[in-house]
Amino acid sequence: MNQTNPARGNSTRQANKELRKQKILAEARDLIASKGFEAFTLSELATRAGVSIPTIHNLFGKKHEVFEALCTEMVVRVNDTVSNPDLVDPIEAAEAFIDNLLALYRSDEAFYRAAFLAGDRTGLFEHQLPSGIFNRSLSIARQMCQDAVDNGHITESINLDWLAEQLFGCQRLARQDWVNGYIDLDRYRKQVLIGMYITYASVAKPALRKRLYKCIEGIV
Amino acid sequence: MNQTNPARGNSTRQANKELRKQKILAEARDLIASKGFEAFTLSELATRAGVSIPTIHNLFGKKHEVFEALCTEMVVRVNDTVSNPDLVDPIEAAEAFIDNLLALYRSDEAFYRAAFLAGDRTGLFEHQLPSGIFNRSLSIARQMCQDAVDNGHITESINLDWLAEQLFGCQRLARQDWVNGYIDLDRYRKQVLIGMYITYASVAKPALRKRLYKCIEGIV
DNA sequence: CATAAATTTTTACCTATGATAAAATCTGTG
DNA sequence: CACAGATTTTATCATAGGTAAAAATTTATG
Repeated sequence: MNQTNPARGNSTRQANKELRKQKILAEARDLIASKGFEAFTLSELATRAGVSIPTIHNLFGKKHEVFEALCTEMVVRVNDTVSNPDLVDPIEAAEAFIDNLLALYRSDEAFYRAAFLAGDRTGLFEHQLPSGIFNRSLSIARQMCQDAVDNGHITESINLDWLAEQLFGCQRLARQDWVNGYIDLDRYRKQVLIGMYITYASVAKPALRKRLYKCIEGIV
Repeated sequence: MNQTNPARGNSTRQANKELRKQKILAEARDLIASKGFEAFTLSELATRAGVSIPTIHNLFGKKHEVFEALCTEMVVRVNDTVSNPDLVDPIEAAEAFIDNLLALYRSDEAFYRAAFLAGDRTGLFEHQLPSGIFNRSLSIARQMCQDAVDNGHITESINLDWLAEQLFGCQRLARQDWVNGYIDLDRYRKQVLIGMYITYASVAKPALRKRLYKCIEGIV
């Protein structure tokens, strides 16, 4: 047998490995959701997952990389959820967008908060990763602006890229406040909507602007 | 001598104690500015300040409280700097406000970044501390809105409290981006100004709105 | 100046965390 | 079942924050 003997029974092993990773990741998800980012330690994770610490290191690498896996999972879910509402009316579009997003967060609030926190703290959302969550959301906002122009609701007095950034900025700030525990999801919604309405109002044609004012007044 | 003998030479001691605290705080300021928040350890601080770790604990308490002292110092300086520009024109007021603030940050950028980071990370700016930096800035924004109304530049179509919050929000978000290292101070300025102009434009009377559009276009 | 009384600093030590190397164990196939 | 290869574990580090008790220093007074 002078041949190299690669990977005897490897496919099964790989499958099992993936299962163990998923098990650990699921526990990590629960742990960070219930105890928070600060209390997330490898030793507790190991205990919960019924493995030892080096096993986690073996499967994921550094602690940092467990967070990465966690955030990746989260980002995938967010990306699957968030999409251009594609409604003719900008007000309806804004509401649909935020309600869609908030429904996801509400489905497992503790987890999403913790995952965003972990991502922020460890610099995972850093810079402008071209394929990141940042740019995807921004491009949706950009599309919403374009739709509003195309449907004759707003003017192009302001560069649409900046308008989109502002629109998206409202959402980012509110999310920060929520992630840091300053506000709850209801307030999140309110804050985002007011911000988006104000932004739209800056370039709205008279009819829309009038409606926006009314909407802002109506939000309690 | 059956009398209790309280505090022999106490005032001198207290004065020296304060000097030592200031010395440690100054080193802490340098350390966090040069190495960043993550690398800020008690052992390095102790070495730099020429004392031992327990000395720091004795003078400040937990590590957390060293941050508090640091942030308090920072907040005091910011509060001394930031004030209502009190200019008739809203555009000039916005510019004066942000340039004033940025001049302070520029004077010791690494320190301010680190102090804000430390404050955020350790929850020092948490909630709505009535006397905190948050509410002071917000009330200045509120006053700027009122001035703009009084001088006939904007309408009251939107509740001024919400408008102020939006104005202040632009600043908060840009600051976050700067603190987290996503943008530099030049971009900070640009981002805040565009945000504030858009916000003003949502309620501006025609003359001001026209000028705001032009300003936004002019920012490179 | 020497002393007493106090505080301040230090030495020594503890616990917890992230991390790793090498030994022991398990796994699936032939 | 026996073996090759991957996986888990045992043992062990290094470093961090934190604390108690001993040692050193400081200060006003006789």
